Amino acid sequence: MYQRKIPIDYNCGLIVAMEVVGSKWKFCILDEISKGETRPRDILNAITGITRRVLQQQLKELEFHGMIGKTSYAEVPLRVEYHLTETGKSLLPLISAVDKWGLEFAPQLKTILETTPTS
Amino acid sequence: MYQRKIPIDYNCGLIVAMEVVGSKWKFCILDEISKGETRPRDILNAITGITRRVLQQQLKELEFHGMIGKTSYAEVPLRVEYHLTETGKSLLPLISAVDKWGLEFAPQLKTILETTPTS
DNA sequence: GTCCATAGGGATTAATTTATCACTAAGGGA
DNA sequence: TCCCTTAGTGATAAATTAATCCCTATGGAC
Repeated sequence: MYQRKIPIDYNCGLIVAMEVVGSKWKFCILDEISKGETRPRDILNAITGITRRVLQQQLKELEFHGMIGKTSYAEVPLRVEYHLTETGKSLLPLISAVDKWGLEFAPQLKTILETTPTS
Repeated sequence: MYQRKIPIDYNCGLIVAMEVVGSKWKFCILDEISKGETRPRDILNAITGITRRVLQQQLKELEFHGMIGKTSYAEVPLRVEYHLTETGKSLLPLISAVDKWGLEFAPQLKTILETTPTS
């Protein structure tokens, strides 16, 4: 996972939340799982840009933090399915709110970034 | 600011939002400004752990992204005040929701991290 | 002149997160 | 046997974010 060198301030909800969900892909991953993409392969195909390795890592962390659960089937090819835990489900309203905000802000951000040559 | 090498996917609201707000301190900073801490010095004192340099950088980025505005007064010592823009204000509901979630999850996270020796 | 406080920035390094590439394992099919 | 799929991991490099340290500027107080 990575051994933190700087401790977490448990009294700041914002920091705690960031610890669990503040990475490039986790919101997307949880979103896809909630939409029914339960197998790693499917999630991988659903999210453009993510790599297999990173997906694997993030799934592991999400499981470690108790956001998702995992079921393995002794089939061939191997089948594994992930599902949201109750805690994970409690994130869904947040995720959709963030997504909505981001979509509304996207054109504005695009303008800002494009009209600024080298920042 | 930093010249991105990997482009942003403007069609994913989650990624767009993360670009603007997904850093260790930005939520905290916006939160403090909304609570009335308008001067950098005050924000610095209000947030435990942040350094002056990083606060300066984050304020700059938030301003660049249009989340906050800035007013300088020709006084001595120098006085500068930041305020939320309309776009910035539209983030407040999100921030309080994330904060609330984080606070509820904090004890659970603490348990997880403490009962796992070296992950 | 020296020190205070405030705000801002440059240069550099440390910390952290993502990406690349190359493995392993299991069993089916050509 | 060789290749296919799926899932998972180790080692390492690259990208990105945050932290450290030091410098500038302003004008008042001592």
